[in-house]
Amino acid sequence: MDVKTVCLGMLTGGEASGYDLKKHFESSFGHFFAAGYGSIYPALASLAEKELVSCKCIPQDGKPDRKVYRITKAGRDKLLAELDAPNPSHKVRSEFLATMCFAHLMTSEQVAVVLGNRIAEIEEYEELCDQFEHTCMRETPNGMHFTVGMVRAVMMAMKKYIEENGHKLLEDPDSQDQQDNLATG
Amino acid sequence: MDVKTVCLGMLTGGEASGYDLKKHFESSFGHFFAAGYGSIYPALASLAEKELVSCKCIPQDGKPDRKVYRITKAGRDKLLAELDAPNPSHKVRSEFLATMCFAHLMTSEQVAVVLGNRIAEIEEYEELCDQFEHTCMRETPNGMHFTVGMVRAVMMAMKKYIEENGHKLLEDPDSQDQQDNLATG
DNA sequence: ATACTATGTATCGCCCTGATATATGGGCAG
DNA sequence: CTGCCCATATATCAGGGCGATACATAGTAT
Repeated sequence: MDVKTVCLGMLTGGEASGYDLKKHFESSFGHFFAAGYGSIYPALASLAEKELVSCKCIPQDGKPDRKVYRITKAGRDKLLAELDAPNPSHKVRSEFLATMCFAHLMTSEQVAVVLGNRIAEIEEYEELCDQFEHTCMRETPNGMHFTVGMVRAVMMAMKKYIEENGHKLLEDPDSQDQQDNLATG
Repeated sequence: MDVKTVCLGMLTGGEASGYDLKKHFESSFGHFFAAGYGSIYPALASLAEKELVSCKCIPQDGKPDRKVYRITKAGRDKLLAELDAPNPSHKVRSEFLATMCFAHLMTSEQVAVVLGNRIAEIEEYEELCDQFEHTCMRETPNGMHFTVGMVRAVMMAMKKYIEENGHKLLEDPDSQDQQDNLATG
């Protein structure tokens, strides 16, 4: 399950160009499976070479050709085979959490800024999820709703945790040890 | 904030070899910032070249030299500069969620297996978090406790969401197939 | 005797990420 | 009306990370 496979999956919803797929990644998949042009175009080229997708070049006045891709029978079979994996991964790469591990090396102000920005970003995501659910309900398969809902639930848990526990990283570092012992004991 | 920086941060807790750091990544950082030998050894080599860490080669009988790294003053300064970033990223790459987006292309059985395995993996993580908190409380800075606690909170939210909403992906697929056939036919 | 696990360092190919290049037209501000 | 950014649209490149593999040894199961 790599960018190639996700592109293949997106193309089951109808033909699209690399540019279209990028917008699709931005509007929904981006929250849990990001991809930029540097991944998408090579992926489509590779899929086309293996004849898992077909490509139609549509000339445009001025602009470069629009290359519209459509999934083939072989592509659909390949996709179904990829979806058969029993234990797909779920990975987090968080500079935020890595940073918080070293909060004791930072000033309280620095930590407060980082926590505040994280909450602000979560609230932005939240709005994006709302937008998505309001605008895309009609044709979207319900797996997508499940997925967006989960992303939202996880975001909310993160926000709540920061609001309830963030202060533990902001106290006077000299007295932290004792307070930590009191709080947890 | 890359693997290099995290290695630097780990070395503020005392000198260590690449092998030691790998174990550290596995026991705690791995849940939100994974790294394998393919990242760690080049990172340490690069840090040593820039004199952000010093390296002591300890010969061993039979085995290859043990290379023990220690952070330098320049390394500590570099780390503090890196920690100053106001908005560190938090990224998810989830083959699991990507797969669930295409649940309508899978059998109910396949979906059930994937959901079950995800819950099992979450429960394993949970135990690892417990272990970590019981064995490493003494010398671990409280930023680490905050971090592990957040990972646990997020995991629990995910588990709860699957338990409450997973059934929506397991209903009779016949009602959805029609849409799919129309879209792809 | 075979195979697995642990210690320990290291590399290689593949993939992904972010930045950048190219080309053009529309809208907006100075 | 000129400069500038934005949207459309494709594509490449350097740098970095990921997983697998290799080398080397020794203890411990099967």
